Amino acid sequence: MAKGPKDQAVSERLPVARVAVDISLAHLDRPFDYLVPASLDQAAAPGCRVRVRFAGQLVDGYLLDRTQTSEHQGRLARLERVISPEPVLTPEIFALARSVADRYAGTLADVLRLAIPPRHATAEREAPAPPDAPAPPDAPASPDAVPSPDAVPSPDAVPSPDAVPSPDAVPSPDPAPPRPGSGPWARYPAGPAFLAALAEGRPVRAAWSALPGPEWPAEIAVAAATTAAAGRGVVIVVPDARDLARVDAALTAVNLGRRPGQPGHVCLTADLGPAERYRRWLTVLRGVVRVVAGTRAAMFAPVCQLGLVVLWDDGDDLHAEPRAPYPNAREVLALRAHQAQAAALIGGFARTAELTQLVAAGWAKPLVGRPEALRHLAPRVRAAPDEAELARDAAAMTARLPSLALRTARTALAVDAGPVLVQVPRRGYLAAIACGRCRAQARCAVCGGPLQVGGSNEVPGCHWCGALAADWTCSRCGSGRLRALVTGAARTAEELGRAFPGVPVRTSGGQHVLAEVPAEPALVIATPGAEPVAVGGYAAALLLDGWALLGRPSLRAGEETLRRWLNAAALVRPAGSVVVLAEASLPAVQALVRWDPVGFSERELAERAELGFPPAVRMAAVTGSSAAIAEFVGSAGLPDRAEVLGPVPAEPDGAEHDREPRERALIRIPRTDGLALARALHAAQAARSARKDGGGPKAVRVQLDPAEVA
DNA sequence: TACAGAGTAAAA
DNA sequence: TTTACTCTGTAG
Repeated sequence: MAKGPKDQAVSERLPVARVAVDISLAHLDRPFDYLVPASLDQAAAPGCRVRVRFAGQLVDGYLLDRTQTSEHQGRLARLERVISPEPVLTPEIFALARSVADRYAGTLADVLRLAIPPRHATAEREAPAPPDAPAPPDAPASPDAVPSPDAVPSPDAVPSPDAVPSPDAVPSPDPAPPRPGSGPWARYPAGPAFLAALAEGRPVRAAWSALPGPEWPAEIAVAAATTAAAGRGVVIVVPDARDLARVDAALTAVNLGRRPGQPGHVCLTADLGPAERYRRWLTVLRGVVRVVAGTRAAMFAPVCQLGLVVLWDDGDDLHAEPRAPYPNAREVLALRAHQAQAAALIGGFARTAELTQLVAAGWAKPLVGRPEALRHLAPRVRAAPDEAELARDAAAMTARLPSLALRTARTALAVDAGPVLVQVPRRGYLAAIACGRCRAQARCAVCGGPLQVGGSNEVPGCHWCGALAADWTCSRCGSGRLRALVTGAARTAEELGRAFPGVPVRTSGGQHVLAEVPAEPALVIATPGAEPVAVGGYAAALLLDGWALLGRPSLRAGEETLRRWLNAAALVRPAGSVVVLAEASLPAVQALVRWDPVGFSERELAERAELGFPPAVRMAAVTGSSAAIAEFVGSAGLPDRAEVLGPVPAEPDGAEHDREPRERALIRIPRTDGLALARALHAAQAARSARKDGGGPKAVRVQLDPAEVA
């Protein structure tokens, strides 16, 4: 009898392996049992990557658990091989990924693809071992970093960081572990108490309204250092690489009780390349490093004994994952903090309605600056209402840039001798065009989409369907003349430069983003999110994009506009000047003038509650062909309190315009029934995928908490 | 009407 | 890749 893997002996000890296969079909989103061949007994540890035969195919999967017996009635197949004994799926991350999948009506496989980077064999071989192996006597051991094959933790068990008695949790051996004082946190009434809670390992959760200025990375670093000094791990998530560089520098500056030759923290970004990315990720998994800072994907970093999660600027749309099941970093980190009993520090200069919702629900407490500190630090903001209209007009911009704005810039450059930040609309908004006579927005004759100029084309084209509008005439007044509705950044730079001859003009945005500008007088033209930091702060800022932002037909237009304004204004030095070109009576303008993001957000949330909009309610979007939506929604068995809105034609987003017309239905439900809704939608997906009408024209996309809802 | 062999769908 | 089930053509 030849012994192929087929009939080789099965492991005597815990012969059954529960495996999550890496297939993102809803009806296969559950564990499957396999037999462990005796030869793989050692390697087949919970959390490791395996390869199994599934429906004839060899597929990748994760070994969740080892058990004595199986519930499965039929015959069990065997593990084909263990790809690596590295236990990459920890119980904590498994539980988190499962919750995220459930929350977003997605599959575990999809979430794990976001959470666990692809393996890189060389990196795995070379990465440093956990600190307890070569045992420098003073190395803090991390008993939970590498589960021994004997300990078979149930993946369902909620990991409790304190369950593991850590023998050396007492002293950090270094003579002077950084004993951070309150430092910048002294500027917040609740700051010292917040740090004290971190030091004691209590799961405090703060909705943070950062004081304007450049201190926020240092504040994050102090919170991280305090947590690390208490022997717990930290996850810090920021929107982009520039913010990460700032946090990285601040973490380096606080020197997180590191031992010689070992970093106290590690940065995780998407652009590291597979090897480096996996190498750094492994140092986290193995407990070598306990403080992680990174962009979105770092929210899943397998930090040991998590004590604190930090999310900076939670309203930034970069925190929304564009891949299924479209989780948002705020929701994931909140969930994670909750499950791990870790503290949370979420916020920024602005305040999102979602975070205000978390405060209203009692989940988080506000952490705001002292009023006198705010008064001292906030810039003086003035609105230039009657001149807003002028900003629409490129010609007027040249000739008569609003006098208040010009005067402010002139004073800042000449008297204060500092740089002036000019925030202009992003490229996306730049190119909308209007009738040259009556100013009606120019629309496509074919599909009604907005026309735009730009790219290589001199001829305007449709933003939706791409049709060129060479012989356009205005449908309202019949004029054939077009004009730019918005002035682009380059154009603004040129024109402002002319208004201030001799003053250097720097631009930041698109491909060329500046991180920092020197303290000398200069005009710094930037699009929202690309504003450089100025050494010593800007002397003034001109916010020219207000009407373009506020005019968007979006539920979040006001909140998003205020967020971008605050982020720009926070870069201005204390008592510097800000001029915003917008109607002074608008709530967003008021909130900027008074630097009151919390009040604005509370009103915003109240309004949305009244209108039945998120986050006061939970929404799901179902997108697909008309027939597919009808079938899907009809058969989904939605919870009683679910309310279906639409479907209405979905705006074609770029590449999808040549397919069957797609529609979108929204499903609204009270927040308390959110999980039930997700469950029903997931079940409906399962029914569909089991019938195999998955990918084709009958496909529907389910998205919970869609970003744009109106 | 019964049954072999091909074809097809599942999914441990 | 394997298995179990369905379909279909042909013999009885």
